[in-house]
Amino acid sequence: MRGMRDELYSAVAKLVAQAAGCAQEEALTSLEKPRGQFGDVSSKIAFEIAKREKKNPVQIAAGICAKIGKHEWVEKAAAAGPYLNVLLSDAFYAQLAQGMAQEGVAFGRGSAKKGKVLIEFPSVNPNKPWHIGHLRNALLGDSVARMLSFAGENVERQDYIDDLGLQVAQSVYGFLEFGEEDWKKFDHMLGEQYVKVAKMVEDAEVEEKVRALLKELEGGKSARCAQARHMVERCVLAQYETAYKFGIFHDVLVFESDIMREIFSEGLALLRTNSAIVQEEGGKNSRCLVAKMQGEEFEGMKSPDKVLIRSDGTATYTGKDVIFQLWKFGKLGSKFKYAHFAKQPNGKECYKTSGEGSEMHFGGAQKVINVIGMEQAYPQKVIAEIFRLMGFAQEAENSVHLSYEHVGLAGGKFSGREGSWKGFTADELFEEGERRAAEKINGEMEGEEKRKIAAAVAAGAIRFALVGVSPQKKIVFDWDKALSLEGDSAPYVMYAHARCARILEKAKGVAEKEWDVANYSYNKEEKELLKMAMELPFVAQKASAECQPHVLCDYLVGLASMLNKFYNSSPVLAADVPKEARQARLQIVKAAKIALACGLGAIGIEAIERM
RNA sequence: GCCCCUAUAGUUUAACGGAUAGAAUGCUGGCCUCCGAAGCCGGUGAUCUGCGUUCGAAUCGCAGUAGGGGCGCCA
Repeated sequence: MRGMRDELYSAVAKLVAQAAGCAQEEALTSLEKPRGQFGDVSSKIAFEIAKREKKNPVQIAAGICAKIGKHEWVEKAAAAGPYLNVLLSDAFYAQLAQGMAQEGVAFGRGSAKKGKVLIEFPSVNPNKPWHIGHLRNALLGDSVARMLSFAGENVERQDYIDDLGLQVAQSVYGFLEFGEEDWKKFDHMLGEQYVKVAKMVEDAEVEEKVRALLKELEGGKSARCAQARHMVERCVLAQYETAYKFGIFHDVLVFESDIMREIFSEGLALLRTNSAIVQEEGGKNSRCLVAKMQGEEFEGMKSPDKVLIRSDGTATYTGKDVIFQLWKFGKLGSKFKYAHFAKQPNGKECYKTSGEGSEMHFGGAQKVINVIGMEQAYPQKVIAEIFRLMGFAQEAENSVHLSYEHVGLAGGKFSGREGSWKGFTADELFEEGERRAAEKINGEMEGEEKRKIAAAVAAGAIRFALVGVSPQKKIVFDWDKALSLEGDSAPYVMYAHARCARILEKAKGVAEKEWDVANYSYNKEEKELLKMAMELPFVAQKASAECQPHVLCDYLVGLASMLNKFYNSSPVLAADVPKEARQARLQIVKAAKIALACGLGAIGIEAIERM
């Protein structure tokens, strides 16, 4: 779909190219949406030409301006210093409004792309409830996945479940010891038990038992293995109940135990064929399989070599990760078997790797995005580097570490062991959000409708608070900021959307075909709103290409702000509004509503009709 | 020792090397006999320091300062 923005820009580029005597390509890249009140489209082509011909850009701009040809969309062109500013005509806005009001849910969507993008998140240990920090990862992953889908990519959402780690072994030990305790949710119960066990393992005797249990779990054969797997799956199901409240979904879970059973040995054999991956026979990494990192970036490090297989024959995280990444890119012949895991509220089935089941289409992607904390930058880099050493340069290039900073508490960090997550779980945050939203909801609403709206507002507000800022910024958790219902927030955008919905609802008497008006003279707010709405496809494309949901959030706040300004300055249904203005404005409201709804949908915030 | 991230109004933040650094919040003064005030309009107030590159720097380079993280056979 080619939006009006593209059409406009290429039309203007043509005019500029003809007037300036340059390539249309160059004219197009010189165009931008100016910030302030400098016209509607501006070109900085004069700078380029001035550089090339060593002349004064101001004069060049004036010269180009004088030669700009006529176009029905262009009201006039004006030179402001070295800039060339184009003002758009009412004819353009009329066509824009008409075109946009006819758009549907697909407005701004990219055309279907070939290949597959795999995104993994949030890979939380299956022995505790998600806290706010986990939620940032999950919402970032989900938002990026949605943006990529919106941009036309074929996206596969994976979650990696570490069912063989020391943490999980401790939890299994605790669960077998304490049994099923009385808690509202299974993950919360395990989290509590884990805090207890973490204290108990300070006793050497208990620690010994946990070690033995871990070894047993890795063996994968005993009855306790099945019990452990069952506990882990129940925990993930409980965690996902939380995820669903926030609109976070997955396609497939990959369990570490299945990685070890199904693909590990083939992956290891493949690694061993590479000359940079060596079996050390002396030195501090004696008897380990080591990836020898070389190149400038690794110079000066205390120890650039990365152990993949320990001297006792077990694999390190990085070792497993490289092999898993090989599988993600379809480099291994070994296949997982899959079974049903859960039916999600979005209607989609979520699968899991399993000892029993059937082969499916998962994996084998052209691009892999791993949503992992900043602190793991080095091991992620090592994985990409090993890919390069193996001759998978393209795959190394397409291995994206989508890194983010953690959410902290004013007093310090979250610790599963110490239980500092208590009081800050995703569930508690959501409940508090619902409570605050419900307080503000329009008095006419009751019961189920009210509950649904409060949930949508809470989920939107929290998502916005966690993905609305650059992932590289640390967040110090604050209840009021995370649950803000006004200003820079999802509810602000949702409110603008609900306003549009109400206007259109009340205007049902006016048939849509009457909205088109000839020779209407658009006011400033109407123009600004339409221009901004037109930008959605462009912004969504940019945000998804850069994996930056905050770019889209920022845009949506701007668009909502324009709608509110328009709303305040340009009444639609008031008695004294001339018929023609009412019709034109209804069309604008429809256009704005579509852009708001599509933009919100692209990052996973529900565009509700009332609130 | 080496590497990575961060530094913008009191606070939280945005800004493909481009025009007057944009918002939010706070404080402050206005706007509902209402198309929804979860809103709108006005006032207040910011690029860590120095040097450089450039017609032009919050943005790029170098050198600092401050905070965080990493360079484990840990997880």
